Amino acid sequence: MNAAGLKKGLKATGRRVTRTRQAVLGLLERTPQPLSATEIFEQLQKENVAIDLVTVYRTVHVLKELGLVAQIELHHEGQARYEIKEGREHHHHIQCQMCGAIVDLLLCPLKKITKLIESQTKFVVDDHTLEFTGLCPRCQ
Amino acid sequence: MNAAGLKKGLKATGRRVTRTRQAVLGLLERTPQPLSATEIFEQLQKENVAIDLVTVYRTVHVLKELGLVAQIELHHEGQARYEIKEGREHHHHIQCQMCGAIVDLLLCPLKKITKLIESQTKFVVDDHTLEFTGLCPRCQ
DNA sequence: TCATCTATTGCAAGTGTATTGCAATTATCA
DNA sequence: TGATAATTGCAATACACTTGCAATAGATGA
Ligand SMILES: [Mn+2]
Ligand SMILES: [Mn+2]
Ligand SMILES: [Zn+2]
Ligand SMILES: [Zn+2]
Repeated sequence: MNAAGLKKGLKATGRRVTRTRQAVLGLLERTPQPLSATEIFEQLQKENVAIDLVTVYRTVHVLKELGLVAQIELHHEGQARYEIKEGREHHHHIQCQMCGAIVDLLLCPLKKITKLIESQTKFVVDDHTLEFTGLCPRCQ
Repeated sequence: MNAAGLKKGLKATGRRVTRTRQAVLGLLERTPQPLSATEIFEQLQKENVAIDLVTVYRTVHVLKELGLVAQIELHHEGQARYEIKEGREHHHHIQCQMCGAIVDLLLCPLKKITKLIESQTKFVVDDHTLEFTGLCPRCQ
């Protein structure tokens, strides 16, 4: 686990290194797909880590602030998901409408387009979301 | 108002042409930016059109099914928005993080990329979301 | 035009995700 | 180890959206 990064980030912001923060970060690190708060809660329960769902929400919030975790909002899911940023490039996702499978897309085609949008709209672009839905090979 | 399209679509699916459906469609047609269910509700109240918020939700659902209205999910807004499809190309949006202003982007750069994603992932892509956030000229 | 049928509506209640208040707990450090 | 303050769990709350059901109102045809 990236315990060093966690500890450093927490210390730097006057926060404490706790079992639950380590447990949530550890779970996200060993899970390849992005997890919702409820899924984090349920998985940790299975692993006999005592944690409240409220604490999961507060923990992912902190991990996001420290830049260790990214929050993902998939099309029509009605819940946020979280995944580790450490060692992974900025990327997007495709989700199967049938089975819900989520696959990473290892490209982001938007860098050039962002410049174009800035010149067209006079906005300063800060962020973007780009998510696809479709049918995975098994569900076609 | 596209009363003809509405009537035709409703008849074709065994539904009825009602005051509220006409009122919601009419409001969306004369509003340039996408509206949330609550905004539709509040605006119609102002115009002395009696309608319940529940009915707004049910109505936008029907208008979506008829293909007359598009549902938009902006980054971190926590609510859906609706806009007329009639006479408008498929497009995306940019929203100002400060004042909430929403501006249409009159391009969709994803047609070629979709092919690439399909060949990379073996998914059949059905849909995508692409939304930007930033600061509008007034809020910079 | 009117009666009948049934889709639609309004109201109340319910869902699901996420947030907040507060007292109890626990990490940190002298 | 004890003092301090951050963190946690629990209960309550917020908010978008949905559902059940009886009342209302379009559509149809006599
Ligand atoms: Mn990912
Ligand atoms: Mn638009
Ligand atoms: Zn990107
Ligand atoms: Zn597009």
